[in-house]
Amino acid sequence: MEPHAHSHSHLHPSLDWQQHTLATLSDAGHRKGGARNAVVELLAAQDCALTAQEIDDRLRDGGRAVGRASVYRVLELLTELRLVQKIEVGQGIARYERHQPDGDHHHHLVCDNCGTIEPFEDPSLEEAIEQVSRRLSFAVDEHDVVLHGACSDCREQ
Amino acid sequence: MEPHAHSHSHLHPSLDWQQHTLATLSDAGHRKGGARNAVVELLAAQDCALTAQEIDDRLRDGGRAVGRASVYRVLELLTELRLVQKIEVGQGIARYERHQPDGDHHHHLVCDNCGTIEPFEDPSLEEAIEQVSRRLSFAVDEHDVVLHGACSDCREQ
DNA sequence: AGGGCTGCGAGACTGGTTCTCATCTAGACT
DNA sequence: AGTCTAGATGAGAACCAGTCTCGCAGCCCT
Ligand SMILES: [Mn+2]
Ligand SMILES: [Mn+2]
Ligand SMILES: [Zn+2]
Ligand SMILES: [Zn+2]
Repeated sequence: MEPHAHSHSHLHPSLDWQQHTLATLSDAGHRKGGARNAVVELLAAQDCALTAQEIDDRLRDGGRAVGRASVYRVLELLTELRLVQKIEVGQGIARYERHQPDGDHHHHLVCDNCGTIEPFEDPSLEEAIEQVSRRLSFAVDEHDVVLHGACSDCREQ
Repeated sequence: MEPHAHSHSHLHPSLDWQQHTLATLSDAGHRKGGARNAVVELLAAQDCALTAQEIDDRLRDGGRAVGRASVYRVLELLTELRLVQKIEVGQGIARYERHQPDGDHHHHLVCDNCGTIEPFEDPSLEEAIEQVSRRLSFAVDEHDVVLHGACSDCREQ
C-alpha cells in the first residue's frame, strides 16, 4: 500500500514548512513573487542555518539569482512572521533557518576555528530561560544561545 | 583603625581587576603602553558592558584620546587573555566588560527598541548550559546568552 | 486589457570592525 | 646616559554585512 500524495503526513516537514509559509504570506496579504519563492524554496531544503550571503550564492549558482536587497527583505519578513529564526553567530554575521511548524527550535554550536555550526536542543535549557524571563522586568520575546568552541575535527590538532 | 593600603581586600573588585589585568599583561610579555592603560582603567570603572565606540568616546571626552585601532587591539588582546568578556548584542555590535576575577559572570537583556542593556544572572541557567556542554561532541569553552525584548520604559508605549 | 500598487534588483551608502604603515617608545643592553 | 630594536600606537584606508534609494517589473483586481 503506497502512501497517498494528499495525506498530510509529517514525513516531509520541509514541504510542510514551505506550504505553510506560502500560505501564511498569502494570508498576510502578500502577492506572489519570484524572489520570495526562490528564497523560501531554498530555505525549505536546508536542515540548518544559512547566512544571507550563502543564500545569495546558492540561488545564483542554481540559476535563479536574486537581488541582495530581496534576500534581506524576504528574510526580515519571514522573521517577523516567525517563519524563520534569525541567529546571530558573532562577527556581525547572522544565519537564518526555518522555524519548525511544531514550535520546536534548537540552538547552535559554533566552531571558532573553522566556522562550522551544529544544532543542538535541550529542554531543560529552554525551561531555565523561560523561568528567568518570567522574573525580569523586561518583556522578553526572544533568546539567543550560542555555544562557542572547537568542533571534533578541529579539536584533534 | 583605617584599612591598610596593602590589604588584599575584596572590597574593590574593580581595583583588583585592574591590577590583575596589568599583572597578567606584564606576565604575558607585554610592555606598558598608554593606550592600553587608558582602556584598562576605563573598563575597570564600569559596572556593565560598553561598545568600542563608547570606550573611544569616553576616553576622548576624558582628555585621553586613543586611536580606534588601539581600542580594538586592546579589547581583542584582553579577550584572548580572558580578562574581558565580549558580548555580541546583535546588529553587528559587540560590547565588552571585565571578567570578574572570581569567575562570576552575568548575561544580558537587550532592548531591541532603544538599545539599553541590563545584566542578569541565573545559576540554574548556568547549570543547564554546563550540562548540555558536557554531552556534546564540541569542546565548548564559551557561551553567549542574550535575551531580546522591550525594557520597562519601552514597554509602556 | 488597463492601471495601480506590490515586489524586485542594481548599486549607492552606512557604520562597525580590521588592516596598513609610518612613527613612537619601553626597556634591554652597552 | 645613550643606543638599539621589537613592541605599541594612531591616522586613515579598506573591508564587508547589512540597509536604503529609486526606477522598473509583474501580480492582481476590475
Ligand atoms: Mn531556545
Ligand atoms: Mn553564563
Ligand atoms: Zn571546526
Ligand atoms: Zn528600551
